[in-house]
Amino acid sequence: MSELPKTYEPAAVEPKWYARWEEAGCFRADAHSAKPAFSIVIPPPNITGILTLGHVLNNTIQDILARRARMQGFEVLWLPGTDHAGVGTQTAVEKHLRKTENKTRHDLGREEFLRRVLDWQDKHGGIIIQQLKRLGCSCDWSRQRYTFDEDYVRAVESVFVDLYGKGLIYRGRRMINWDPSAQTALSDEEVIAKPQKGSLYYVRYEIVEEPGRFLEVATTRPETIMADTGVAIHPGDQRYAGLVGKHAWRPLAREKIPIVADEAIDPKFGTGVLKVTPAHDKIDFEIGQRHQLPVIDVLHPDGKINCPATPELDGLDRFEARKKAAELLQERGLLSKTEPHENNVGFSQRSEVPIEPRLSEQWFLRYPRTKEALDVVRDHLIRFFPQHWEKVYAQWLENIQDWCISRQIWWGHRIPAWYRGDETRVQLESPGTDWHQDPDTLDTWFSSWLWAYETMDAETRQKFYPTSVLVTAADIIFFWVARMIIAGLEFKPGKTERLEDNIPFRDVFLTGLIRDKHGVKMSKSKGNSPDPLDLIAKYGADGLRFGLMRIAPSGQDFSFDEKQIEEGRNFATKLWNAARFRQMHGPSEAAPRLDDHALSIYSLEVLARFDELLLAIEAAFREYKFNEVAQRLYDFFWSDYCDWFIEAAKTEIFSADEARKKSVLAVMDFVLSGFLRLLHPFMPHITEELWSVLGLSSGAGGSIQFVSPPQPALSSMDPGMLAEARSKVAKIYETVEAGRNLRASARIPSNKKARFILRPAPGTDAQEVPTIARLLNAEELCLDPKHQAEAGVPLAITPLGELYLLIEAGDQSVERDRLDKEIARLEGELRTVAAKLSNASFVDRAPAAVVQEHRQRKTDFSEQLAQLRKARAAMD
RNA sequence: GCGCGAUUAGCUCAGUGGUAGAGCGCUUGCUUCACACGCAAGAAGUCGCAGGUUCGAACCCUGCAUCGCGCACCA
Repeated sequence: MSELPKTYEPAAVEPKWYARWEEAGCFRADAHSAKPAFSIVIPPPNITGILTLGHVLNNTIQDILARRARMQGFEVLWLPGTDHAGVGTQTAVEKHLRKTENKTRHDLGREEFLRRVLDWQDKHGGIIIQQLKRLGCSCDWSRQRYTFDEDYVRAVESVFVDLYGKGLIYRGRRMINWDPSAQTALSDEEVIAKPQKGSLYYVRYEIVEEPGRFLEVATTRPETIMADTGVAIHPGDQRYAGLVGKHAWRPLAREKIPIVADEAIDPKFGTGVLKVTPAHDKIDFEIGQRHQLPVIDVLHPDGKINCPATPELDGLDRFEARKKAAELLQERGLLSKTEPHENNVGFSQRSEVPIEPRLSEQWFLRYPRTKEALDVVRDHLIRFFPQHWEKVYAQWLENIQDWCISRQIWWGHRIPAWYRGDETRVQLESPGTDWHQDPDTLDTWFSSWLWAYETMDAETRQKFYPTSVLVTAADIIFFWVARMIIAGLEFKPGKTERLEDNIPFRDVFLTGLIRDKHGVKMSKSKGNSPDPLDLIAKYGADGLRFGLMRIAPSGQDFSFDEKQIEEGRNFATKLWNAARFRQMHGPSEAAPRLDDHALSIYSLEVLARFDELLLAIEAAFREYKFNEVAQRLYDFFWSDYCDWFIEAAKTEIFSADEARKKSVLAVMDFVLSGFLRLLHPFMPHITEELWSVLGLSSGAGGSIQFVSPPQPALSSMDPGMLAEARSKVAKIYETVEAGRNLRASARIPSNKKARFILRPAPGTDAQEVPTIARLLNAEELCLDPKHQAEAGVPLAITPLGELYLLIEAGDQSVERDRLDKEIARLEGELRTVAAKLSNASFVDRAPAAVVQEHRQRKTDFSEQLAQLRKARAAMD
């Protein structure tokens, strides 16, 4: 056993252990194991991404669950992998191309561009995997998968063919969300509504049949007037009675357009007149359909105006065109007014530009199994943590729309559809040389939704599917969680046909988002996210993990503060030093034996608290309350174990009584051994290091990773005896705190020993005096039943009796003030409790135990008060 | 408009019916033989507001306010 260095050095220790674990194959899952299965699939990070704090949160939680399950004797599969991230990766490469070569993907052509994406992937791919390893993630890397693995690609395509065959996938010309920046269609989920301050333009449309009479239309988009193919009013709107069937002059690209009546018009908005622009608005499109209005598209795919008939606007960007159109109308006297107006505009989640509703030929999926997907969550075959997400999930499923799955980007899974003239075939292989494949690719999520099972071969699936739990951020509940559930129910990868064998996971733990100090959501683009690797360098992976776990409330958003990570590091140091202290007093026992009858009351106390800890964290784990588990571990170790138990135990550790010393060291080892095991899932490296250095492993050189969790120590102890011991300890600790308070009030410096006299209450055990004296840092603690204190000697009324602090007689005003304050406090307490007891309703209706407790407190307060008043009176 | 969260000490968060908690920060004292990334003591809170239920409410109910999120609407 080597002696521990004075401070813990994570930078050296952590990589050492990770390498050993990997070498020893500790993380490998065996599909043939007889142990019960526990499995998690990682939410695959982007192949070219880098680690964010969000990943740290997410993956630390998964690692905790995986490591805990290993210790509990499960065969654990934590299946890692990466996602090709279609739009994200393509955008990154395009940006790079523009910067370095000033070229677009179209300049290169599809084939060359994809080659460049692969170059990019080779250069940046896998960085995040290394970073996850540095964090300590115990994934089975031998099973690492990628959404672009050959057989995964095949599976995605096969699913497309299958769903097409079932009539669930279809191709159609419909209104979709168009991203003019990425120049692709998007799903509804990829569009984020943001309120925008803009203007409402009141434009005058002259009535063809009644020259000189105008209809006023309120619009936010004057740049699309050229695409108007009608003007609509509500059928019941008296202001415009008689106009239906007549025509209006379109004020730009002047043309006659019909005036129609439609129920969809809100007479209260603007002037109650709507310009119908079927090509550029979903509602307008529907109105146009109802009235057989033509569709005129005046936008290029990149968002520039396509309208040679209005040369002033043609070729302008849509936002410039908006201003220009307003000017043109103004010049022609057709703009009566402009009002400020705030409305919601849909933005592309990825490129952060306003999307354009656009009529386009795309592939769609009619979601199958939506009712079953609702049922499995409502009936808790799948449980959400926190539970309230069930409602959000249900709301989405109940209003579900068909999913636009085709994308006009190049980096992604090709759509297995083939065309020849008017013919279409959907199949994996090309039907022949004269057929050409659909140029589009699939939405990235159309591959991710198979992740829970398509990452597993048949054997693995047999053992590990459905997975035990999914850990992910709540913002992809629709994108990914819901769709995976639907995929599981539709494709039935399970052992049997039963629902519970086919759902992709049993529990879903949804983490909150990490915000910065100012409450702003962290993101790479905002630059408010610290680099986790920097944090690991400063505080160690264990410090980062523990610090984050301790502050991240279950499923709630929370603010990040580096201070909290520092605390994680400090905790590691505390643990290190406690172990170091233990090591100074001889080698530890791998299997420490506790002799119930020889245990000191302090030992019983710490063991009892340890047993309570076991129960508390067990309960917290069941609810995925990682912050509570972490906090309990922290409090137990720092306060119960170090501050109280070790300090009290020093009496015996430094005593000449070998038997008692041995007993207390065994308790130290017992608790330390159990505690390291409890902590291991949170702080895997330092616990493994200490486990090894202290020699706590019973097997030769065994890792802590597969050791069973600790069991309660005192389960066979007589409860009465235990309660008595604990009551003694409680009194002693309370007395110690009172004595320390006396010291501080009397301004005795911490490095000065103090002298105390205790006039003991009946039953006070003289045997405990040395320990009490030690905890008080007292030179002397005298037990004197007949002690008569001089007036003005600092006094505390404790459960063990009257405690006097002996100091040189000096200025008594400090003590007088202290006594006055204490007396006032007690009087207040006494009044409160007395008032409560004089309330007949309380005495009659409150539980007897509560009333009894109040009576006891009243008695205690009265007695203490009497003694303090006496001491105070003696000073006058 | 509908729904979901949150609101407790300067900050970050615990606390689900019976004496308001932790860490950080602050004040005071300390390099005491594990640890100054530490030890000890202390100050600091009308528990968002208003009603209600209850002997008793931070906690349960109702309403409101503020912040955040989702859905719908948005000419």
